[in-house]
Amino acid sequence: MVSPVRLYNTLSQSLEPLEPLEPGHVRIYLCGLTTYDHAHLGHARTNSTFDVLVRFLRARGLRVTFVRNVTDVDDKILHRAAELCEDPLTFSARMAHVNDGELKCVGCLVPDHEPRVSGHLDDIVRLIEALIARDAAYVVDTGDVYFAVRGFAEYGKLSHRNLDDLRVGARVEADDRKRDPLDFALWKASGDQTWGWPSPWGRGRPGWHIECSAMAARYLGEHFDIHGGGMDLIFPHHENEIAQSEAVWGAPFAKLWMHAGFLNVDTEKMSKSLGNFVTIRDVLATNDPEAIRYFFLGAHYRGPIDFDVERRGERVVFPGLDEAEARVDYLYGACDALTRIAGNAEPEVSDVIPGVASVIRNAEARVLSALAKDLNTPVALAVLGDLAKAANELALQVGKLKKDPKRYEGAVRLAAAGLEVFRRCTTPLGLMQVASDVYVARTRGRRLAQRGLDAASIDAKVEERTRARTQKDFARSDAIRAELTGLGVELLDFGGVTGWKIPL
RNA sequence: GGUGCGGUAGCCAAGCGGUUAGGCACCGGUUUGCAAAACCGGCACACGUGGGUUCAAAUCCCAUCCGCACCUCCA
Repeated sequence: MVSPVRLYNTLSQSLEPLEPLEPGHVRIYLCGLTTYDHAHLGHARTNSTFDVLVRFLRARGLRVTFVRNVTDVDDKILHRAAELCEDPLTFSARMAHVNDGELKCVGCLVPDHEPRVSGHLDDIVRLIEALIARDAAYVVDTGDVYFAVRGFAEYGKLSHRNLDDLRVGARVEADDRKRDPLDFALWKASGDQTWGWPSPWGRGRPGWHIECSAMAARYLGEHFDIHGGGMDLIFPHHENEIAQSEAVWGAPFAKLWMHAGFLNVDTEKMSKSLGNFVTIRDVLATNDPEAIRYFFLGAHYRGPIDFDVERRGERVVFPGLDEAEARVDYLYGACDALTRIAGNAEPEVSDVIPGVASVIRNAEARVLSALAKDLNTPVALAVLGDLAKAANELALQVGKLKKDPKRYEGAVRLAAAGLEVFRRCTTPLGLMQVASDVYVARTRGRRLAQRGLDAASIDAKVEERTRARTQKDFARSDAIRAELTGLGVELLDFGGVTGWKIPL
């Protein structure tokens, strides 16, 4: 029997069993990016977290509707577009496309819906009208519309603060148009000259928070299962979403609120304002996208992750990513070993090598049960490590079984079964989604380029060494290896064949 | 001032009341012409500090120190 899925709910500050409102169908809304710049690793972490959630739930056999919005209307976009002398919507559409590619690159599935603010002005305006009609919001003479925070008794229930606490340390600017300093804009008047849309209150743009309520309701309904984002969205963004949504629809908005922890650099949060952010794109010059994902999954999603940046002379290296990438190398290597053994054999968990068979038999259940415990990805990765070790063990033993055809056949089928289990274990994690030769080719290409090496000249050296070895000229052979080692190339002698790789 | 998150062996990181996950590094071994890779074994009987509860605490309670974040836009 499978264990229930338990997830941490920011609202209740405790683990809760996932009980979809519609049995068998989980509806998830994730706050996506504001499209004015490249996605940084913090975005990658949050998105990877929710990607694992979606993949995992699907692997459990649940139907998932996953919505991730695109904030394509925002002041930052307006300013950036102005700098670039580009139309703001054209600019944000372009950046949305870039960001999509960046997230896809780190293994995130394309959401079922990616609604944009610019395509949902009607929904937004209608929602604001409904809020005004209920006296939950008010229009000021400049044409702005504010949500009246005091009218929503439960304001603060997500971030666990109350209005008075907020006021004491609040750095909110005095604004006499607002009834309460914490009231937030639903609609911002933009004047005739600047970017905006017509509305009953004049030309303007929606405030940041209202879009999510409108778009979540459009694609998931006014009440749905899981709403997520980074921890920095708890207040005020998600708090405000709850206020405006529940004020108008009168029922709980999202049932479960999940928040991913920060990615820190030198223990400080990676953020645009601190200027310490590293984009996904930056990292791709030195590391494989799978390394990024593996790196994130190595820690629980709610805790902080420290991202190290080290300068070695001219080069910038990311030690955490290097370590992760070495592990990904190891996993692909183990898979590759299985592939070579398995051929087209029918998968079967044969007990020819009991220790190996037992790891293969239990791996998937172990991964799924780890993920069921509030997405315990570190434990899931440990299972992957066990699986890889078992695969290598199998590769080591299989040769010895050759003289016993029946047992050899069993080992071959076990390898095929191992491959299948590998796939079942890595799919919910979004890891190892390409064939190992694809991975090896792309990492090798990148590492060669990084070191200014080319494969042909390495192959030539290797051939020369092989000739020396056949003539038992070990002094020459070792000299060549030392030379290559100095360049960062590692030689691997398998019987008479010599391969090479460039380790991290 | 308020509200959260975190402090686990050299490093990263699970565990959150009772059989010490895992990884990196390091040290032996198998293997190899020598290496590498792979495998086997050793690795640390660690849990910020001080009290308390309990037969039993890294895990619960109280106090306290340190780091970070949020309360303005931020994933």
